[in-house]
Amino acid sequence: MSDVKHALRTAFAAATKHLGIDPGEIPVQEVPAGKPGDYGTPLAFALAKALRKNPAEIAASIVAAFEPPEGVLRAEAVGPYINVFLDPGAFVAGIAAGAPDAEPRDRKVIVEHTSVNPNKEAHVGHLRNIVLGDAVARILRADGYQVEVQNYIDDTGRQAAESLFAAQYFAQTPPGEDASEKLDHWYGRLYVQLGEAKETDAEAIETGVRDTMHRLEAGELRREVERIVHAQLETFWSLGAEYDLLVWESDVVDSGFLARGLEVLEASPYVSKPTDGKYQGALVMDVAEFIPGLEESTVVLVRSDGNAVYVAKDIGYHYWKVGIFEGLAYAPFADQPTGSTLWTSHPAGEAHPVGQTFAHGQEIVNVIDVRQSHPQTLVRAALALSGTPEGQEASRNTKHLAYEVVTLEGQAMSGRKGVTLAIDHVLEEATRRAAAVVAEKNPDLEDAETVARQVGLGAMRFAMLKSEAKRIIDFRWDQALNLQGDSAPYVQYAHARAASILRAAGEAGVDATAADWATLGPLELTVAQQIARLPEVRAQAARELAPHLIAQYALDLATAWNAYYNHRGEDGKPDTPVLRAEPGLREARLALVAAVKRTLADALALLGIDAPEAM
RNA sequence: GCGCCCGUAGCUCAGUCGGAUAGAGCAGCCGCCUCCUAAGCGGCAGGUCACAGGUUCGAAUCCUGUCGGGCGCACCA
Repeated sequence: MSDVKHALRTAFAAATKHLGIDPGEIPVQEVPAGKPGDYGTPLAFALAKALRKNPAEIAASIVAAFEPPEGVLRAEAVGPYINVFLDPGAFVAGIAAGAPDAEPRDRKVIVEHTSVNPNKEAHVGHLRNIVLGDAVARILRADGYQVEVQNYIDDTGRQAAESLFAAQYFAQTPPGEDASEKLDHWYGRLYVQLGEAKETDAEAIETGVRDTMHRLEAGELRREVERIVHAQLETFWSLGAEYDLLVWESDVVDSGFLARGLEVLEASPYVSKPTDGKYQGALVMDVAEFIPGLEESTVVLVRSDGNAVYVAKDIGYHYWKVGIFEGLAYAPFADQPTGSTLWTSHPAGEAHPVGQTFAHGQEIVNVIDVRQSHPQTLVRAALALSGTPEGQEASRNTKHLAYEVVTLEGQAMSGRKGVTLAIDHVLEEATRRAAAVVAEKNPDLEDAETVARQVGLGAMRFAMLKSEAKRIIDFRWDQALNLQGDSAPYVQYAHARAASILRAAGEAGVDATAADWATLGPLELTVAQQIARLPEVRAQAARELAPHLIAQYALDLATAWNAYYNHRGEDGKPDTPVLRAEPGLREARLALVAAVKRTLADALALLGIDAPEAM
């Protein structure tokens, strides 16, 4: 909510007082193009019933009592709507001064994302998870939260075991650091081959995989899994994602989180160990009160053979995340591209390196695909059943950001069958395509390689973020790597244009200090109104965990700016030059351009997309 | 069978928690660089907002039902 909108709410409320009725929350919105005024409210509709008068009459009487706040010229009743006219100069001057950062919240959010099985290269299905999680983390941080990002490593699962056993089965030696094929790709290939070999040698393979799972649980293969994780991290980093902590499933189990979580749950009246019937010998939880409408509300936590199911581990992990118990130890794992240290849970680590706990999240965001909705609900139910006040609170504050799958040219992807598209390949191709366009459009560009990477990666990230998470994305090369239209390059180009003007202004020695704001008009105002929206859009995106709102906003602002840039007067000639404008007007427009550039860059940054100075 | 999600232009999607003539991009057609980057801009054409009821001054948006599509519901992970 911009300051002006806020001031208008107050002013409308005051102007409504004489009617003797509480209008409640007053909506203030941008006036549609073609209607008189700049901001307006449909407030009169809401009052019409109680006052038993027609809305237009009410609007007129509110207008009569309206005292314009600073920067607002006057109000006018447009039928039942009450619209106000802004002073363009004052408004743009306010925008040029910049928007304040969000208030720090002193509230910690743990965002869990990526969590790719450590047995193969990441593909475009994972790409959506990584980019979505990374964008949400950035947005929450910008909205004032303290954010920590965790990446869960399922190192005791079947998939890791299959890949590691495949090397043994095919008597292959994993490549070293300097090999031409990345280690994660290498294992991914063998993983698929093992799947094929199962058709003829199922029993031997099953025995080998089981044996490997035991070795994984015993920690014997940790070093090799770490090498795979390092290889995967190269991909994640190249996308611009970084993490605070890796949490290994084996460490979660070794730290006793599974056992302690079950202990907590056993005290709950909803958890029992039936001595007869279908669930004899198992530990089960009744979730009927938490998930209404289930035919079968009994969930098994520990099988009658004594083995815990997967969700039980996840429950233990979440009890730790929200601070019901402690116990992980940590060690540094890697230095990340921007210089931050990535930590990992580790059996031989220390409890509180640099005073960090990595737990005690007051809000939990789990970026996991929609097919995991059921187990996620079980985790939330288990938090509520913990019998602790933290658990109750945590259950409410744990959010599952459920995103839909990515299909490949209409086909479901399958890591098992090798029907995938590796992120590394897509990024390479995206950069190649961007480089070709750069070479064509701007052959003299310095740092063409860097720009090509920024544009190619930007296009990829934007393609994953511009629609709602619940929308299925069908990955198609020409759409995902689109460099025009509704895309990151469109926004980046708008930014580069603004940068270009500011660069030329700097060379000409023009700066914004001599601005004559009174020379500005409705064209500048329209752009400035778009700029003013970012803080409220950002707040909404944070509230709803919806990066697509930022992407759509960035497109809107770029469109408004491009339209302004290309605007022509009635004579058909450009009428919005900046540097060629009269002194005073020139400086005022320049200040607007600076605000456009800054805001475009800010919006892109929330999506993890770089804004090149030239392209 | 039960639960969740989706159905808006030929295609891919927005649609400001119920408001003003339903907006973009791609595809099609027509224009715009003696002017700060044409990866751009302007225009034309294209929609019974799946369907039927209901609530409301007002519904793409809320409620109910129907149809169509996707996903989930194991002592799997």
